[in-house]
Amino acid sequence: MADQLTPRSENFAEWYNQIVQRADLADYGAAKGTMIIKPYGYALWENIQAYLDKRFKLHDAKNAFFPTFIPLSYIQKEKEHVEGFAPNLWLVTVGGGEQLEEPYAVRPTSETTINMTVRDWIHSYRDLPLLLNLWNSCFRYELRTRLFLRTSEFLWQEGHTFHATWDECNQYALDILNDAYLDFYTNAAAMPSVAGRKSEKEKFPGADITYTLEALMGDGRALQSCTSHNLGHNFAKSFDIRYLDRNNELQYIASASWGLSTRAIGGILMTHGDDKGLLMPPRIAPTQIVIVPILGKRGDPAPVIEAAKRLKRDLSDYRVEIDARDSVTPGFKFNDWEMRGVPLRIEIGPKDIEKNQVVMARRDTGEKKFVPIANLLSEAKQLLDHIHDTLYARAKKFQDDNTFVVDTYAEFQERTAGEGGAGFLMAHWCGDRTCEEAIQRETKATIRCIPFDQVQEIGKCIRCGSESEGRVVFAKAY
RNA sequence: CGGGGCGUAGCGCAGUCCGGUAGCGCGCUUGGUUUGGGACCAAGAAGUCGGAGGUUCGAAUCCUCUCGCCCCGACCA
Repeated sequence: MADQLTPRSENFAEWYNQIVQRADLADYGAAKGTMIIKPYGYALWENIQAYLDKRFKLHDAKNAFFPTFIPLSYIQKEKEHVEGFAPNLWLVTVGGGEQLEEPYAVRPTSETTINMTVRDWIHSYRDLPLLLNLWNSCFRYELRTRLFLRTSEFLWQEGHTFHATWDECNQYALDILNDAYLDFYTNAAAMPSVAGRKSEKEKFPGADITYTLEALMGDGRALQSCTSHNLGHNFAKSFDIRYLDRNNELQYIASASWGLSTRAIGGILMTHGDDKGLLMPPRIAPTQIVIVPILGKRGDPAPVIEAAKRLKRDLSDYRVEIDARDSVTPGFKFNDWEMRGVPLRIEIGPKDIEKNQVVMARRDTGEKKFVPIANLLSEAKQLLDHIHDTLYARAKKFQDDNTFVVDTYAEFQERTAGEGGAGFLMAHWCGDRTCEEAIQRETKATIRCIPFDQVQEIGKCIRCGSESEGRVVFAKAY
């Protein structure tokens, strides 16, 4: 009997650490805070990439690559930006054994180097919009790390787009949030979220507006699942990026940046996993279907393996794996693949071959049924779709059940007391930063976002009692 | 950066108090019996005890220094 996984309810953090390593998603790198993404974890990332890349391209963004090393002086050009990233910056001070004249920052994000470059690419309104996206890694010094959620180097995409007007820029930032990120989380990752904008305190350093999707994890903590920033004219002014408009007048461009990181993987794990292990959302699961051949008593294994291979061929629309290991029993394989979160399992043994059928088992409900081989493909498609829908509905119900309307600070403090997450707390806030900071200090909860679907209602700020026009989403966050 | 914990075989650990030639479980290899929900038997392979210095006839164990990682808090995607 293999070691049992720590139950989620008992110790969520421990459950998470165990599952990431046991399912062979990732491991710790040699340098502190770094992460080795193993093939199974990387396959998930590749599926995420493929889904998003297609959506970015539908919005005409083009992929490019920019250098990892950024002259420190670039980083220092935008005031809020440098202040925001200073604590997390890695610096390269030696090259080839020689002290460098000017240290290089190892990119914490590429706004500065992109802006320094595209100022030479943009001269006319005819050069706009300029829509770039980078798939790369970035580096932020971290003291306290967790695989996928916070590491010193992580993978992500960073989109950088340049527009003629603030409004067009803003619309693009919103389009990416909705048509790429929200679409991905809803239709691929089966993760519900709350869309909105960040408070002044929480927004990206150097942005006019930061848009976000906030998801609720299984322990009641919120996870910022992606961000899309309208940087307005801030970087244009710091980097002097101007173009001649139709009236032959110089105008500052407006820019946006938008990103989603391997943190999304952490979100997927923490949203869908259970005490048996992971539960991969079917559309991006590295392995969507696993076939476990059952080798009968003293029988010849060859016909069963052959039958399994035929099934795999018939299911070529999907990512299918045959587990033909002869060193472990079928029971072990069932538990193993359930731990790895493969959404659909097919069992085939001698008895099934006689009857022209297979057994299909759902990872989400545990339900098993016999399926005639004639219906294999249609049944698999239907089940995978159902699993996706079930995962989404389950997570949505969890989010709804853990969203609380809070009207008094006493209740707010009660709900945020203790170690665990507090769910989403819908509370009135006056809009003042000092109140926001006091609430964080006193309860560890932060404003996750001001939701787009905020209901206009007059109320009193949860902390100071001043007038408020609507509720915002508070939570303890990752 | 503060507090705590841990470095002994691939993984998880015991051994450290009280010094005496390195041990257990899992995994791995080989052979055999098994196989529809975490199989069993037998035989094997595998460790500079995180590193450096010291004490000692003798150090995983005692002393000094050091390095690393994990967990918990403040900051962040």
